[in-house]
Parts: sequence; structure tokens; C-alpha cells
Amino acid sequence: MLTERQLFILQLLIDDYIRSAEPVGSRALSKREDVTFSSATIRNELADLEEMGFLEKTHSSSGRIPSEKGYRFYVDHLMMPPVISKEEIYNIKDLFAEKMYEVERVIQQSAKILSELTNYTAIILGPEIFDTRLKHLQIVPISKDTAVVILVANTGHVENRTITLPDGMKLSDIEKMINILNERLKDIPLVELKSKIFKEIANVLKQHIENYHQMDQILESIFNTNQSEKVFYGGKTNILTQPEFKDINKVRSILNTFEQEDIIYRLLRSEKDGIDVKIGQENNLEAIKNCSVITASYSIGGKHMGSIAVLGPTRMQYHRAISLLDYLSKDLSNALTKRYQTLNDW
Amino acid sequence: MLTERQLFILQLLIDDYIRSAEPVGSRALSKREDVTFSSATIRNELADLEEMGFLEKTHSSSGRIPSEKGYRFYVDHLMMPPVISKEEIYNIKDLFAEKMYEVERVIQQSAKILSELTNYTAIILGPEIFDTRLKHLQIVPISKDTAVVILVANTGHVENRTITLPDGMKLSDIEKMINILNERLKDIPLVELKSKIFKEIANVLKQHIENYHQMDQILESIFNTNQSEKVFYGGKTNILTQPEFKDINKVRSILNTFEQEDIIYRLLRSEKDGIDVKIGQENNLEAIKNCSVITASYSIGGKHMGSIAVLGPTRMQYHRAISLLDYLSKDLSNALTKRYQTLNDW
DNA sequence: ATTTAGCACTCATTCACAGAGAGTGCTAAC
DNA sequence: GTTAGCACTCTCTGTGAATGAGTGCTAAAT
Repeated sequence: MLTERQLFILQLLIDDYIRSAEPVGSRALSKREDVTFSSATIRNELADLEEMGFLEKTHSSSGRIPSEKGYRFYVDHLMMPPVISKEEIYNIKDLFAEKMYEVERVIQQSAKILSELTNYTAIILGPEIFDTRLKHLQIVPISKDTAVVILVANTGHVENRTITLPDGMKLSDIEKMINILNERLKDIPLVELKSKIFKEIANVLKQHIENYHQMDQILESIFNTNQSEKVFYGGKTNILTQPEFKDINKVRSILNTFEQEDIIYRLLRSEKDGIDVKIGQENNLEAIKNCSVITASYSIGGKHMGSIAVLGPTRMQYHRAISLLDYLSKDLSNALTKRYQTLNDW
Repeated sequence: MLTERQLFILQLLIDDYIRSAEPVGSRALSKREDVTFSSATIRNELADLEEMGFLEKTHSSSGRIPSEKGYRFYVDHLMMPPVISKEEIYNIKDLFAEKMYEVERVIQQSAKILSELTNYTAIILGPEIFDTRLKHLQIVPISKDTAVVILVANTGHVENRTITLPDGMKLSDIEKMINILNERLKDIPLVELKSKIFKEIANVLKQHIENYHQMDQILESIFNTNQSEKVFYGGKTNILTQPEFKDINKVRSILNTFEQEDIIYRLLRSEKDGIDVKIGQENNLEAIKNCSVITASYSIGGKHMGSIAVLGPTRMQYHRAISLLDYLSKDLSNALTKRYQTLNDW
């Protein structure tokens, strides 16, 4: 068990290191006003803390830096109460005061402001399609054998696919099908569309449509693209300002990871409600083993909708990032919920 | 005027520097088999070439590197005939053999392959909306006071906007208006929509719609967003592999520039047909003053549609990049033209 | 039993300096 | 006009010394 004094020293050291990015020595700590004991005493404590795995040295006679275990302990038990300035709160409030109807724009702006306030990279996963329901299906022919199929969801989200008609299929067949689907699929969650079609509606279609087997493929191409959520970024290159990322190769592999949306998606897809902090290797991703990721979820009417995260170096201003994220995710949820209610009490 | 031998030496030197990224000295050049004269002779020639502004030194006793003027001369007069391997041609052919109906996907894939083949960054401006014509306008209400307006173009391109009805306006009013617009705007180029509406159709609308002044705002919000073309990237971080970009700050400002689509848009929007090479400061953009940009345009049925570019260090493999770009842009034009024809002979 | 002062020791960092190597410019000979 | 030769310049590398921050340990002080 850690003594009061050890807790105190550990906290001071980590705060100092987060601020300075330099290994912290006993003398530097002992000089602080609120430290009453000598540097020798601190040295002894530091040695103990290192033995317990909370601290590390960069070389045998250097000052200490926090280990991942140290950061973990800090985040779980030691962090200072967060301070967010009024100005920052106004920044965020302003953002949501604006009338923005496209969900995507709200989210993009949130990412931007979050990255500006933290100076780290902000990542937001677009709303999951749970409880996003089909409002309308529309087909627009654009040539003799191609057409655009448009799906409109109750959230205002629009998707479209271009399809090609197989030889011999008439446009009117497709239109007929779309009509049938429109009747039967209205208000069905997008995630359930596919199974609903192939389980329940296939039979109806077979009765009405001549070449159902050809339709089959088209239905696939319309409803199959089980796209993962869209990923929004803010401050993609902020990591470059951190002194620990002078190494071009590290930076490159991080930036490349950002482009691989499936990886980011797995990284942020969190089951947990509330704030989740993953430190360094806890992320299980080589490219960001020196980074920490703080994830929160946002929701609509209490229903989990997506994730919002901050990615920075393990030497992160955790308390600041966490409080900003907490604040922003709640405001985002409120803004989206409000918007969503006007969609549903109709 | 340059002598034959000066031309030859200049070419050798630039080729060598492009390969090695190291200043090239007289001795290194004289060692080559095809060089019959001595290093002293070369030194004299190099001094002359430097005086004429084609070469520079990094310090008083270093070898020479090409100046921007040198690169310019190289590109205009000295480059070796390009060599593209069969394998690379197959790579590109494969790309366009695939059936891809969304224009955006074709373009995205082109950017990817171009960046992989050159190891630089590929940038493509999406098709300009010239000659993209409105096919269909559709309104889908999603709550009592919001609706999604969808524009479908003849190319399969789809755009959508979410609008909010002002108090007191009925949905049916909007639907009425959309119907009128649909009749009158069909096959009008997207770029002309706005002026057409406010000049010609406004009067018609005034007759049929009660609160036209309210409509006005809505029309604005639907047709105003004069969005610039979408920008597609491939190999965004490839610049990080170049030895001259070890400096994090340079990299950061380049990568940040990529995020500012309006700047990139201005950079690539080229009037010229054919291949255009801009070297270093010729780009008039501080962030990429050490980069060259090679731009080609692609077209549909001979009509200029967008730009496709490669961005790399000024020390670029110009002949390779140019030939790949030339090849790819032509194939891209063909692929899009083919696709476009099926849209129009309907 | 803690705490602290003192001290030897360890590394990283900085600096100066020397030597090597690559390259130039110039001169004089070819 | 070309080339060999040479003095000179500049970078780069390595070395060794000095500096300084910091540790660990021991013994004295509290």
C-alpha cells in the first residue's frame, strides 16, 4: 500500500512531467513550497515507487518518468479536479447554439473544437445506425440501364447507391419493387433492413415480380454495403507538436493508422458508458503504443449512439482532456437528443 | 546558350541528385563511363552552370544541387524518355477494368494507385459540375418541420440538404414548389440552377405559392451551397518518406495544407490542358515551396472535368511521375467517358 | 525509526579540437 | 580548350574533457 507521502510525491511528479516532458528529479521536487522534506527523503520514496512499478528511469542516473502503471494509477486515483475556463465553456456552448441540421456537421464541428481546446487529435465515430429508421426509399433512373437508389433515414441521414440493371430487366420492375419495399420497410431500423427483406418480404416480392432471381442481386447491392460508421477527425496533425514525437516514423505510422477507418473503429468502439481511458499499450495497437485514448460515448435520448475520443501522447493532460470530453459529449448528446425529439414527436 | 556538353552534364547531375538526394561533385560525374572528360573540365562547366543559375551549392565547397531554374530547364528540355513497366500498366488497366459505378469510387481508387506507383501524394479534384445536369429533385419530410431535399444529377451524383420549415409554412407548399421546380429545372446544369431559379422561375413561383418571401430563404439554403469540388487524396503521408522532409514543422504545414480544401483547390485548378509542372515557388504557396506539383486534367467526352495531380519534393522523379500521370489521366478520362456515354445515349 | 547531509558514482550533454574526406577554384602545363 | 596539381574550404566524425543533473548508499542527526 502507498503511504500518503508516496501518493503526494507520485502526483507531484506526474503533474510535473506532464507539464514539462522532462524526467523529474528529487531536487526539483524538493524545491517546491509545499514539499517539507528533503531531496534525500524523496530519493528514497522515488526508489520505492520505481520498485513498485509506478515510475521508470530513462537511464541509470536520470530523473523519473511515469510508467504506464503510474499513469493508470494517476488517472484512477490522483488526478486534480479538472479546471475548464468559462471561456472554453462558452466556446462549446456557442457551437451548439448554432442551428445545424445535418448531424454530420454538428459532429464535424465538435471534433474541430475538441481538438483545438485540447491540442490533441479528436476522433468521433458517427452515429451508429441502431434506431436510425428508414423513412423513405426512392429510385431515380439516370440512364437506360442505371439508376440511383436513395435511402432517407428519420435522422436526416441520406445514403445512395448507383445500380445497373441486368439485361432484360425493365425499369418498371424495379420501381414496382421499390414501391413494395417502401410500404413494408417504413420505420424499420436500417440495421434490420436486410434480414427483414430476405426473411419476410422475399415471398411477397416473388409473387409480384417476374424475375425475382435477378432482383436478388440488386437487393444485395443496395442493402448489403454494411458500411462501418463514418469517422470524423479534428486536429489530425496535432500529434506533431508533441516533443515526444520527433521521430518521423512514429508519426507516419500514427497518421497512416488514422486513414484506416476500420482500425480506428475497433479502437473506439467501446461498450462502457461514461469515460474510458486507455493508456499506451492498453490500446493493443502497435502504432499508438505511446499514445493514450480517452473515449466517451454520446447518446440520443439515453440510447448509445457513437463514440467521441481524444488521442494524445501517454503524457497527456488527462484531467483537462477528460473534463473537456465529458462536457462536450454531454452537450453533444443534448443537442442531438433535442434534434431527434423534434423528429419523433411528429 | 548552353553547349552540348553543358546540357549533358546538367542532365547527368540532376538525374544523379534526384536518385541520391546528395549534392553531386565533379569527381563523381567524371567517374561515369559515358563521361570522357576530366573532373577539372567538369568543375569549370559546373561553375558556369552555377553562374547561369541552373545549379546551387549547399556550402562553399560542396557539390552542386539543381536550383529551381535547373529543374525547370530539366523538365522542359532534358528529361529522359519515360519508362513505365508493363506491370505498372497492368496495375492501372486492372483498376479500370473493374466495374465501378460511382464516379467517386473510380476517382478514389485512381488516387490510391497513383500514390502507390509514384510514392508521392496524389490529389484529385472531383468532377466539376459543368455539364452535370439535374435529373431529379425530391423532397422527403422527416418531421413536422424538417425535410430532406435531394438532388440527383445525370452522373449519378447525389446531394442532399436538410431544411427547416419556418413557422406557418405548410409542407404541401414546399412540395408544390418542388414539383414546379422539377418540371422546369430538369436537365439544367447544376451551376446554372441558382440563376435560373431567381431569374426565370421566381415569377412562376410567386403565382402559385402564397408566402413566396419565406420560400426565398429556403431556396437559398437549398441551392446556395456552392460547394467546391471534393478533393481526393492518396498517400497523404508519403512525403514523410523523403529525406528532405525530416523537419517536423515543414511536414506539419504541408499536411495542414492538405486539410484546407480551398487552398488545394486553387492550387490545382488549372486552365491548361495536358500536363502542367509547377516547381517549388512557382506554386506560390509557402507551405509547399520545396515541393513540385504535376497536374493533368481529365475529361469526359473531351470536356474538361477535373484535375489530377502528384505532389512530391522538388527533387522529384519528374519523368516517371509525368508519364504515370499522363497515362492514368487518359485512362481515367476514357473510363469516365465510357460511363458517361451510357448515361447520355438514353 | 525516520530523516537528512554528504559523497562517490553514472550518464547525457556540450564543447573544443583534430583529422579525414569530399569538393572547389585557380594556376600552370599540356 | 583541357587537364593535372595543389591550396583551400567546409562538413562530418570521433575523442576527450568538463559540466551538470541526478542517483544510491552510508552515516550522522533527530
